[in-house]
Amino acid sequence: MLRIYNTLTRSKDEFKPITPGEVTMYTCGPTVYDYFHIGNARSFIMSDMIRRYLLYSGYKVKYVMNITDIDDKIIKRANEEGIDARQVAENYTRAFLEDIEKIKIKKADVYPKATDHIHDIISMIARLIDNGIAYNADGDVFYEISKFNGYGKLSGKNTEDLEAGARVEVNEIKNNPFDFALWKKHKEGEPYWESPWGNGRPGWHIECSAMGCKHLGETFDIHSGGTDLIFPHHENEIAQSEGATGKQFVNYWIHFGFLNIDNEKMSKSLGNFFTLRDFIKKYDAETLRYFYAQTHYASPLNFTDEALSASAKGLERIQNLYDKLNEMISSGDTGTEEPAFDLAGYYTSFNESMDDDFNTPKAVAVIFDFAKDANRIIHSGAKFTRGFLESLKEFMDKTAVGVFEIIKVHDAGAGRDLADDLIGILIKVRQEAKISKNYALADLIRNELNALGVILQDSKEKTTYKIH
RNA sequence: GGCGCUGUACCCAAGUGGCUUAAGGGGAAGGUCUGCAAAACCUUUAUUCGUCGGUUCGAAUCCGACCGGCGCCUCCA
Repeated sequence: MLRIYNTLTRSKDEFKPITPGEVTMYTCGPTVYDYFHIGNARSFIMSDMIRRYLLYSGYKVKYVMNITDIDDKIIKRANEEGIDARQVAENYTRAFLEDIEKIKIKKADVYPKATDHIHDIISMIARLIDNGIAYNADGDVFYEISKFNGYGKLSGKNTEDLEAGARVEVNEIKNNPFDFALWKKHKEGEPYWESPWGNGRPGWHIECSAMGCKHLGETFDIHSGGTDLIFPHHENEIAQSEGATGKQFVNYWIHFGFLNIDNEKMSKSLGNFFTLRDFIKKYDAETLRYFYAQTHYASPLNFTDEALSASAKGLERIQNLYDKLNEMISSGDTGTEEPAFDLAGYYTSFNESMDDDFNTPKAVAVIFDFAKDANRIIHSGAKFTRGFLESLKEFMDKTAVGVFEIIKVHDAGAGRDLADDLIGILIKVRQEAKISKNYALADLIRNELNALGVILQDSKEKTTYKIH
């Protein structure tokens, strides 16, 4: 039984999808005004792992990730660069899609863009006005929070608290300083669309409400995003959607903890701001995914070089086992042994860990326990049946690859190339050297290859290699 | 000021009342294997969970106080 910590109820709730066997899930994607950073990457990756686990569990998942392509920051960026806002959005949307592919995030079923949904946004605003909870103030349309009595239910805030700590600038045209913009009146130099209230553009929060309702229905199962979006963004999404439809908007709200760099908040002014593009020059996608999987999604996470290196090192153990299994299977190095191995137990532990609010650190630990157990058997020298080896590989394919995608799957059918043949010759020469006890030559070959990133590993029968 | 999170070994990090006299990874030390390495495996590395009290037959887990760290309340994943 899957249980999910739900921000809305502040408790771990049993997960019951609206339609049995199917899940509708929406996750806040980027505002495309810049390359995204490793903090954003955490949200995207953890959302991806949650989706993959739901798929692994047998659910049919409809996964929507929005792209906010019209917003103050995009306009600002466009003005800075002296180009069209549309162009800024297009450039960074393309970069975004490239980047998430690099970090092995499964493609969403839909990537709705705000600018493709202006019509839906306008309809929703019109509905809110009809319902008497939004007002047109001379071309700007605001949401009147006092008209929605559920306002604050997600973030646990109430209007009085907000006013007590008010740091929101007072805007004379609003009825209440906390009313927020649904539609912004056109200003010179900004993109605009026609609407019943005059030319303008959507406010920040409305596109998620409109697109979520459009693509997933007026009530859907899961909505995820960074913890900083709880207020005001998600609070406002609820107010808008429920104000318009009168139905519960989302059943389960999932929020991801923040990422710090060396214990400090990542910010451009501190100079500790890393885009994903910077990151993947130094580490690979699997390391990042594994690093994130090692901490529960809701906890704050401190990002340090030391921690990343430790993750890269630890991950090798899992990758080595996977490679070893592949090699044993493809080389036909099999026999008749069928050792006792509690594979079902590992599946159970893995499932139970993930069912407990997606406890990825615990699930990762299960994979390590499995690896230790499997390695112990594999290295015992016996010859195992192909079926047994394949069952071990299958476990890794389903968990480490299918759910986490933290190990690399090399093309099984990849042909040998010239480098492979040359390395093969060197290994043969080295083998001869070892037989004649010319260890100086044997070590020379190994060291030289090592310097090229080719790691030789001797075993009793043969020498294998991997290219780093 | 309001709301919320958090403090577990040298580092990262699960565990939130008895299954745990605290998982897993990194690091360190010793060992097996090896010509030597590498890989892999074995052993060791927190009688203790920020501090002090309390509740309980029993607490890292619940309660209180105190000392730290952090987030949101303003654009932010």
